[in-house]
Amino acid sequence: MLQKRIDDQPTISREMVREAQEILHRHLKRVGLKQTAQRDTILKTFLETRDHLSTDELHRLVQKKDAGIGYTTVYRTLKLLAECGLASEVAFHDGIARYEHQYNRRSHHHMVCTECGSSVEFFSQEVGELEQEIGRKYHYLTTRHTFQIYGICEECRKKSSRPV
Amino acid sequence: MLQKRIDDQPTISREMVREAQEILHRHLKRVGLKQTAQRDTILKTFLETRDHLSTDELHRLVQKKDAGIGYTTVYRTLKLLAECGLASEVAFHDGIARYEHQYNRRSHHHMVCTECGSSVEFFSQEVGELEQEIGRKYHYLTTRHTFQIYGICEECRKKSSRPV
DNA sequence: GCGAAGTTGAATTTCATTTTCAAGATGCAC
DNA sequence: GTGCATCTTGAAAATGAAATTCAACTTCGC
Repeated sequence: MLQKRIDDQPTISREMVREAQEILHRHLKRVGLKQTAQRDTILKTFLETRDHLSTDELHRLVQKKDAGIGYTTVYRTLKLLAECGLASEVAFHDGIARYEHQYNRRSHHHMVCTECGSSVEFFSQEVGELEQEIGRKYHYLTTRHTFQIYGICEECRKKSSRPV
Repeated sequence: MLQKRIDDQPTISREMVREAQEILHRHLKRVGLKQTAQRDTILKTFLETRDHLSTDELHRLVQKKDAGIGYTTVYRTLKLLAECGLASEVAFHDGIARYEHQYNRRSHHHMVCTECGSSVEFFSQEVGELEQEIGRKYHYLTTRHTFQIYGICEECRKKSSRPV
């Protein structure tokens, strides 16, 4: 039988946070920047979610841990995390930049509901293969891709069929 | 032998412009709006390109035909065109909204060079099939998708291998 | 042609993002 | 541990694309 989990921490273990911090610290050193408590707090908070967070949303979460950390620092730290591969920007089409963690995650894609803004993630091996194939064909050195499907989720379809 | 083309008009025939205008006019009538010379000029100018135009770029082109047409009108007309399916928004990741025509075009995708911003279009049947498949799986009514590949084009790779 | 309703475009507002700057940390050299 | 150059921080300001406002103008159904 599996060992019972005794903590309620969401989605990520202490071990993983430590590893991610090491990645960040190595990156900071490499580009001549310094490690700070703020950056660590922001990284930790970021890792503890699985949502697609805007800077503003992450800032709100971070403030629960340390009310002194400003929006600007969260903004800048997200850029840093993106630089060292721990986060990546993901654009739904609503005019707000969002980030998600990339640490230990397979490449995945999103399906977004254009009514309520909710999203589900899905995996598709084929899409990665397509990236390679198309890149070869047009002589691009490909680095990444985005694939989003837009539609209306079951929930919202139910709502609109029995209007208030 | 093919008949020699005697005009220099790019990419689209008078016939197609007329058809597109009819689509727009029908849409305007349906939602209770009016047709104007400005809207027709903007549509025509838009159709005469095959690029991915920002509002600003299209505004510049429109001004060559009628210097009195303002940015705001171009902006609003692009939204109208998107509403009636003649244009669709396409977001490269540079913070600027772009539109491309959708009239008589198969669903297609983009590969964008992150160095110089140039892009190529490609077609892939499989991606459309994936949209259907994933939609069924998660009970979404899918409407559209975006698929972009980012990388570095051959041109830019050459440049960076022999730096100035 | 009349008049209600929509349109136009300059100017303004909005709002997420990005930059600035002065005060405060950090970390390497000693 | 101390000094000091350099980086960081966060409030505030700047930026810039997108969206809205408004008074003058146009369209279109009658």
